[in-house]
Amino acid sequence: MPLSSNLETQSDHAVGGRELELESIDFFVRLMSMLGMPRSVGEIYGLLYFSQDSLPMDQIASRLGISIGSASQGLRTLRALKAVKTAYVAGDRRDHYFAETEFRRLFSTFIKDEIMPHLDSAKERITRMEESLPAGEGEDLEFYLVRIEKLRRLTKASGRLLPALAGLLKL
Amino acid sequence: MPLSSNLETQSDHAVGGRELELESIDFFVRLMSMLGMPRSVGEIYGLLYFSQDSLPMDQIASRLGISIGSASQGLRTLRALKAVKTAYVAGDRRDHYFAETEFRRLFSTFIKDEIMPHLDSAKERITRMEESLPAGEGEDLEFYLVRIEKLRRLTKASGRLLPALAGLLKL
DNA sequence: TGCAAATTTCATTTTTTTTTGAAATAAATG
DNA sequence: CATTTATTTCAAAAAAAAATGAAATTTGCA
Repeated sequence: MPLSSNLETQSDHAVGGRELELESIDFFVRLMSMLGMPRSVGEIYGLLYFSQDSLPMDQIASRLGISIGSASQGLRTLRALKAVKTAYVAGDRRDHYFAETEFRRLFSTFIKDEIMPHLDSAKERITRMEESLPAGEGEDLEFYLVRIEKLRRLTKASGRLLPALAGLLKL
Repeated sequence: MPLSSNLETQSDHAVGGRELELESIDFFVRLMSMLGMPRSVGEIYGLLYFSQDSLPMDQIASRLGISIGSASQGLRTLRALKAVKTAYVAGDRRDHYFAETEFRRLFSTFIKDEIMPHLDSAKERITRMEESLPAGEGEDLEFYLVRIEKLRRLTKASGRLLPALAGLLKL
């Protein structure tokens, strides 16, 4: 049954309110873009979030009107974030995707993968700052030391707060 | 004394380690870009962060090698974030800028101005979702209601956590 | 194994964002 | 108040990010 067209897709199973779906896509496009994710990633997640059955990539692409290239990349991103999972569907060799809806886990992965690495390199950069302090100049030195210390405190605090944040998310 | 050139600028007062300055710019360009701010905004803040004396716009632009248009826009953004302030300098009609270094205040403004409005509109969108629930379909209804409720919890939790976050930042 | 379906990759195109630079505006000085 | 200096604004250019689509690769099936 390779005749899977848009039309068939739409009548496949409970098309649970196209309007709802559009609102969902809108919602997650904005949320994801706040997290610096491209539009397509938000679209895909938004579509899956209110989908009762899991969907194969080609259906995701055609329902959203995006290319399979975008769909592939978007799904890769979402998989990396653990924001989607795959389900096996009998008699279909395609991967079927569904949304992981536990936001707590989702944000925790995001923080670990997208934020913490930056924090680590920030620490290195601060160390380099201290090394490049203008030698001598005793008078001004204090000023620079204080500012550097502030940066160090900022990165320390962020490193502790951000991971804790996901835990606090009692959803 | 209108002869304010690059050269004069650099020898004006303690050029406290060009290297340090570059590291600082690098640091804040990355940090700001994580917050979705353009490069120029990070550059300006990074320059001011380790500057002992406040700087007029044209000097900021020429030191960074950016246009005065960029400098003007970047400073507007930073002013809106309360990340820079202006100081009067005797006998100079130009505004002189310096960095606000209390990150707690800075993030608090950022959250209030850049995040909370999105959260507000998210709430409206959730309400619209409920209104566009596919009527009837009792069986599936439960599914949609649960997902909508999750979104509501997410926005509620974010609305409480994010403002608290800046407060927790004991720097 | 060989084939066809599914997916990934990536050079190119499109779209979006940022920067520039010059004109318009505003502000201060003589 | 005319002029010079400083700043803002905004259309156009440049740069960056994302999407496309077709070729390459992978995968499962006969």
